[in-house]
Amino acid sequence: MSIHKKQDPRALRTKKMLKNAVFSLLSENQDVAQLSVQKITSRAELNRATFYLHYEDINDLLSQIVQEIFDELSSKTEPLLQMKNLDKQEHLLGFLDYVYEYRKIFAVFIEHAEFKNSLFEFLKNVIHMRRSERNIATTENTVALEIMAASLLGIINWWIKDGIHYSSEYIAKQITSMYKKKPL
Amino acid sequence: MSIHKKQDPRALRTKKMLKNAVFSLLSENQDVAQLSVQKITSRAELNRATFYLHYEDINDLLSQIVQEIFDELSSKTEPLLQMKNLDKQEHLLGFLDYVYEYRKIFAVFIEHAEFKNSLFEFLKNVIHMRRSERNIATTENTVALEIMAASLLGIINWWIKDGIHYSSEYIAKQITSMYKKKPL
DNA sequence: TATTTTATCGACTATGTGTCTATTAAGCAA
DNA sequence: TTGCTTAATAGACACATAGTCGATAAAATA
Repeated sequence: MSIHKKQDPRALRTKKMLKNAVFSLLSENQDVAQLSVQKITSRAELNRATFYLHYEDINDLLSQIVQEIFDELSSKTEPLLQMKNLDKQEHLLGFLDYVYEYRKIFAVFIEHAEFKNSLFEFLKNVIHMRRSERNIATTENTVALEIMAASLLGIINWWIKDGIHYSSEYIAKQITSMYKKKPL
Repeated sequence: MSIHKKQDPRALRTKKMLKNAVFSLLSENQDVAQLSVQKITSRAELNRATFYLHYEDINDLLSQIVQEIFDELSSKTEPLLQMKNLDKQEHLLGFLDYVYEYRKIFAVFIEHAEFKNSLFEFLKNVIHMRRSERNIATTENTVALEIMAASLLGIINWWIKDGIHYSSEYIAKQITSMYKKKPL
C-alpha cells in the first residue's frame, strides 16, 4: 500500500481503467478465458501498446486483481477470526456471507488457477487457526488439513457456480452436519 | 458402439490419429488450454482442413474424448458397485484405485468443464446408489447429495493435482474418517 | 523551463481460426 | 471392374490476436 513508491498518476489511472475494463467484460460474458488484450484495451479506450507498459500479459493483470481481492478478503475476515468467543458455526457463516456477497466475482475467478490456489491457502489457514485455538492435536488422528480444505473448496466452488440459490445459513448447516469435526 | 452405422475406415483412422495427437501433446505440456487445431493436425500429420471434416472445434473433440473416458469408467466401476456385500470402504477404494491408475489423464482433463461435470454427476450417482442400497432416508436429516459430491470432487481434484504421493488407501481412510456418514 | 515518463500511432512478424474451391485418392456397391 | 461417393490434401482467403518496435505527442515533475 503506502510502502510503494508513489506512482505516476497517469500510470495509476491507466491501470485502474484496465482493471475496470476487465470487470466490465467479465460482467458480460462471465468467462476469464475469453478475455483478450485487444478487448480489454478497446473497452478501456486505451491503446493496445499501453497495456504492455504495465503488464506482461493478461495473466499478470489477473494475478494482481486476484491479489487485491484476497487482500480485502483477509482484512475483512481476520477481525472475525479474532473473536474467540464465537460459536463454531458463526465463523463459518461469516466467511460464507462474504463469499455470497462477492459470489459473482468469485464464480468467474474460481476458474483462474491463482485464485483457486489463494482460496485454498486461505481455507487451510483458517482451519489451522481454528484448530490450534481449540487445542486440537494436529498430528495425531486428525484429518489432514489439506483434504479438509480441498473438500471445502469443492463445496464453495459448487455453491457459487450451481447452488447459489441456497442460503449461506443452509450451506453452513450442511457443512457442519456432514463432518465429524467442525471445519471452521 | 455397434448401434452406430458403420463408418468409413479412413474417417475412423483420422479420428484416432487426432485423438492420439491430443494425448501426445497433453503428455508434453499438460495443459488443455494450450492446444490448437494447428498443433493437433501437425502432430497427427494431417491437413488442418481435415480436422474440420470431423469436429467443429477443439472443444468438440475434447468432449468426445471425455465421453469415451466416462464410458470406460462406468463400465469398469459398475460391476464393483453391484457387489452389495462389499464393505463401506471397499467401494470407495475401488473407485480411487481407478482414479489413481488414470491420474495423469484425470489431472489434465479435470480442468475441462465437461469432464468436471461428468465426474460430478458420476459421484452423485454412486452416492445415491450406495444410500438407497443401505436404506438411508434421503429426505430427512441427510446431507445434501450435491454437497457431498462437491466435497468429494474437491478432494479428488486436490489429490490428483497436488497430493498424488498419498496412496488411495490413505485417501479412502481420510475420507471415511472425516465424514459422519460414509459417502460411498 | 527542461527533463523524464507515459501514452499514442502505425507497422511488423508470427500464430491461430474457420471457410472455401479444386484436385487427388480411397472406399464401396452395382 | 467400373463408376459413384466420400475423405483427404493443397492453397488461399479474411479475420483476430500476441508481442515488439520506433517515432511522436502529451503530461508530470524536478
